[in-house]
Amino acid sequence: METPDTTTALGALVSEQGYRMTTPRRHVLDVLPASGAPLSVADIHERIRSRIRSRRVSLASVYRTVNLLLRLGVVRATDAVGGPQRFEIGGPFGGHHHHLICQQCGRIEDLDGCPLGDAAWQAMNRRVRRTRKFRVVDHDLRLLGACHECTKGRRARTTRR
Amino acid sequence: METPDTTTALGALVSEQGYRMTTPRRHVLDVLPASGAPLSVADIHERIRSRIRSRRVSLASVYRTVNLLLRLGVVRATDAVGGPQRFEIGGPFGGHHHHLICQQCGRIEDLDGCPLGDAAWQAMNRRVRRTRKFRVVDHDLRLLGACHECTKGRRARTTRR
DNA sequence: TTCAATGCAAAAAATTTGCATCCCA
DNA sequence: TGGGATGCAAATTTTTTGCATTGAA
Repeated sequence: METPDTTTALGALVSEQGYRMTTPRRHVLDVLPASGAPLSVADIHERIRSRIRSRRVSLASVYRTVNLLLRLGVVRATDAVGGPQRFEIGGPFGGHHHHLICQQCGRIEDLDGCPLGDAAWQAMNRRVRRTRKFRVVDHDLRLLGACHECTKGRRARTTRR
Repeated sequence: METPDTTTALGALVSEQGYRMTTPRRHVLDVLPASGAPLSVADIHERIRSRIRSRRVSLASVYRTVNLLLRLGVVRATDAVGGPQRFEIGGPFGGHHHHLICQQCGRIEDLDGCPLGDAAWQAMNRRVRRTRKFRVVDHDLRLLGACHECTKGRRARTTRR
């Protein structure tokens, strides 16, 4: 959850893998852990621009950085439910969490922790490995429903269409 | 799971909502329930073409049909992990299932049933509703890991990059 | 017969890539 | 200093839309 620490650790990881720590990469690693929800590449780019005066960071570099981080297993793509793909810090650096997705307005929020208990998780893992010849490494739970604003109040859709 | 029945029921639903049952719509409702994994619009279009001699179904119509079915709650988008968006029959018509996603090759397979027990599900639902002012309607679980072919054998990535 | 729905082509949105230049290690 | 990384612009890929025509009710 601590943003500065996470950023530092990720930066170290990128360096250790033999990649250079450049301006665009530093900013992506700065912006991504700070958000409480998955971000699109355009979101990341916008946030970087708003906190920089000096040099210009191109959209292409954000794409390239996100793809690099995907390859390194630092970032993962979460479901794009219309609109552009969204990304978040994943794996050991992400902090285990899941998503609340409002079916009305498309808003995505993080839900810390995991409603799937450890025992259930292990049992399921074993069962799947046995019956499907598939080794489960990680899981990702989406809770679909209606957010507070949409339940009463009526709220405009923020994504797509 | 029964494909013909599902297709018929969905066709009826589309008609009842006041929409016309046309050639492109019939074919999308025919192809989608028959697949054991979510399909991209291009996938659907390709499968339609391969089973038709007579008239031509345009890609645009497949997009329009999928969007209609999304609005009707018949279809839902899942698991765009790079590459185009993928769709499947959802809600009461889909049959409750989740997905196995191979992190090596990108393959997506259906996993019938739900490893999250009913009791756990209800408890989680209550907890989320209380602590987050969010009403959970549905859930979607992705199991990420390594498929059989990738574990041993080494297999090329089928999606993206 | 009527107007929703289609096919086609063009437009828009999202993402990737070629290449000359720049700058981190 | 050398080669990986960048910015820019052009190219691809994915999705949407305008419009004349078609066809389901």
